[in-house]
Amino acid sequence: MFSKACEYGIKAAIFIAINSSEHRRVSPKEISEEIDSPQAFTAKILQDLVRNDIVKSVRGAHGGFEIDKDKIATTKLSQIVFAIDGDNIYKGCGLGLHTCDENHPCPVHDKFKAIREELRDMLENTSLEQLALDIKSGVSFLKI
Amino acid sequence: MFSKACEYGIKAAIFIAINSSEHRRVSPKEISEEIDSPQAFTAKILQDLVRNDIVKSVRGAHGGFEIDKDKIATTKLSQIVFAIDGDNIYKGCGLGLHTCDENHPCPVHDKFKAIREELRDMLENTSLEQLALDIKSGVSFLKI
DNA sequence: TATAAATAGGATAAATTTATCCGAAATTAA
DNA sequence: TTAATTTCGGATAAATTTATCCTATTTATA
Ligand code: FES
Ligand code: FES
Repeated sequence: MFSKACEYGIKAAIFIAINSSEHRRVSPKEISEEIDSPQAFTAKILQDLVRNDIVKSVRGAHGGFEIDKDKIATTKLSQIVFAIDGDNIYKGCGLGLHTCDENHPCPVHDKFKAIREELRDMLENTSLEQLALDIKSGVSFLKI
Repeated sequence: MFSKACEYGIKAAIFIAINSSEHRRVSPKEISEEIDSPQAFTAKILQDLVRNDIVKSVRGAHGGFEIDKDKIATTKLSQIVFAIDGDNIYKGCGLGLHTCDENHPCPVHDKFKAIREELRDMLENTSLEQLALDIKSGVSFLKI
């Protein structure tokens, strides 16, 4: 469904959000350990998220990654997925036709579109904050 | 969402179904032209479908691929997807945890699971026959 | 200002997916 | 039995995704 890069990106963002809410910056090393992902690859993905203004990085001693309090509340999963995987998952044809078009639909268009839109709704209505809260309270987990 | 192999496999199966319903066997060449896919790669995928007893192949002169009439009606999209992409799309964790487990859920488990199950329902309740009919009547298309 | 700590970024490698090529095996028909 | 046609299967290549490594750059602080 999502690429590995996207899975790591989502989990990393959640982990950063948790720590930022407690005023702690975190490093790629700590992040990759806590979300069980390859460190250098995760660092690349973090740079993507920085360029897309989803997380903030602070270079130099005592630096690390963080997310502003208000951004934790307003950032939606959809923004992370879009930054890393693009919009094919929201817009693309399920059977790979060049464009998904009502007027030239593939055989699964109607049924596929319905599911695709639910996925989009879900991603657009799920904030980092919600997800971070569940981790904090021990209801959900970032690895294993 | 689906792999290229799976997209080709689904479209190929639909095209074979259409032709079998008119008692015509088709070759990988004809199939790949009609669904706009690479021929040799499509041939490999057809072999997968043959091994999974989804399509039937007839070797030698006047051979080709076909699907029995009753199978056109009973074969569901889910069987094709499973044969080619496996069951990760139905069972796997959206964030890549080793197993999707109610008792050890990832942050998106509840929301993701709901969509995943709708996708599964859709695939399990969509037959080749339905899809082939829409192509025949010009309502949907296999390429471009 | 020097040093240490940290992210940024380029180059490269490994793994997987996608795609091509060619000969072997099977089947039909002349 | 031979020739023509067609799927089968192995080897290989190209493209993409995933992953690693090393150095440059930035920043805090002693
Ligand atoms: S045309 Fe294929 S999903 Fe819309
Ligand atoms: S644990 Fe992640 S989807 Fe179920």
